[in-house]
Amino acid sequence: MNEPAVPKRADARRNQSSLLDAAAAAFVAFGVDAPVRDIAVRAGVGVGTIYRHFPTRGDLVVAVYRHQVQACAAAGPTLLADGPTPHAALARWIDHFVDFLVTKHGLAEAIRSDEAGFQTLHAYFLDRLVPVCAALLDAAAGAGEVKPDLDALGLMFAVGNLCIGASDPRYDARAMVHLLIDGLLSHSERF
Amino acid sequence: MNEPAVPKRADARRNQSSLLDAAAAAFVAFGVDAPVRDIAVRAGVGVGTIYRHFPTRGDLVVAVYRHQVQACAAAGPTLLADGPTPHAALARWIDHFVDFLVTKHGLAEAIRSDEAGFQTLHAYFLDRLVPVCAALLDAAAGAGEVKPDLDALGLMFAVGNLCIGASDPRYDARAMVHLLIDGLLSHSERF
DNA sequence: TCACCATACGGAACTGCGTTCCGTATAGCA
DNA sequence: TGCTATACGGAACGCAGTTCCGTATGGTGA
Repeated sequence: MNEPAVPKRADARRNQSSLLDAAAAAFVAFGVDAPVRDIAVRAGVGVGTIYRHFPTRGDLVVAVYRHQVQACAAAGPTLLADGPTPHAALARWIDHFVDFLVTKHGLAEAIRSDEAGFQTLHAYFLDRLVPVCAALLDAAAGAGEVKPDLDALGLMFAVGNLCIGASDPRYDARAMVHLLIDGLLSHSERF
Repeated sequence: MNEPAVPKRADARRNQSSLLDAAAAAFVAFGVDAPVRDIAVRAGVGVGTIYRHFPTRGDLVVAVYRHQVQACAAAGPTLLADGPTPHAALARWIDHFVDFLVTKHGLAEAIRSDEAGFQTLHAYFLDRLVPVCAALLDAAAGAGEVKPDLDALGLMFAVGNLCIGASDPRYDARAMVHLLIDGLLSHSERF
């Protein structure tokens, strides 16, 4: 965002970069719960260095996935403009989000965790994605496609929750999210 | 289930009972993640005694909630017999299940946790409740009310997931479960 | 009533993790 | 080249789950 008044030392910048790479690799291998020491070893730094650059686990996870979250947020308006209907756009956008979550082992769990270390992560996802979801939901409600008074925050929570445990072969998170999205349709409320 | 050939010693029986009471109280106060030492102190026993009676956390949680899970399982056939339609019975039964989960702080999280200590708990819930859910789902599908080929196991996973984080006032787990149940209705698939 | 021992107990000790702290190293600059 | 703000490494700490073993005792047969 904003350049620091005093630029960081070269070794600090190098280490931050190594840490992001190492963390990304560790997250793929062990999920976002990868032990801090493992990440430090992969990056060739001490654990203290991780905490200096990323005060909480959440900060590290946010840094690793920042680009993908931003891309997901950006996809919302695009889909709304291109989609045949707002509800279809919403469904596709949710699909994007679900794909993102289920391919990052443990991320869905981490987002919903109330452990102190993950609060930054939780807040970041909400800040970036809830407004996008709200816009899609508003458009769909305006078109009369979905029930009125649906809450974007709650829907994001719900979708995130449904992605928990997606690595279990007995559980099809995408299918369950589709059922939920079907449940948003306004005609369902007749029953 | 089956009486042990050699009956347990009186102090062992007393301690087991104290532990169940203490665990129940601790679960109410701190959720099912209540520290083992806290439970031991409440029960006036050493931690070793907990592990002798309940080899894993899951065993302890199952023991505490066994009656309520059985009651929930028993409610399925009753609701099906009494309900106006199978789908209505299913919805009510799911409501029972959701009420159970959201009033037990941390239980929904624990069920889905893949930590070793909770596998017994996970398996117990599945063994008891999936068949009940499957019966309700079959009845509803047979009546043409819901989409065919819905998976009871997946649905139970999904409902359990949706109950995670229910203590957050911004999140209405019951409402989200209702949306999901609406999404089961067969007419939704026209869209 | 007593002595024996299988059963059960208590809690110290061990493990593994996140997190903090501080003595040491060094990049950048004068 | 020397100085110092900045950054580093990893030992140490706190906490929770789990294991282990020396000690205590309930139940039983003499």
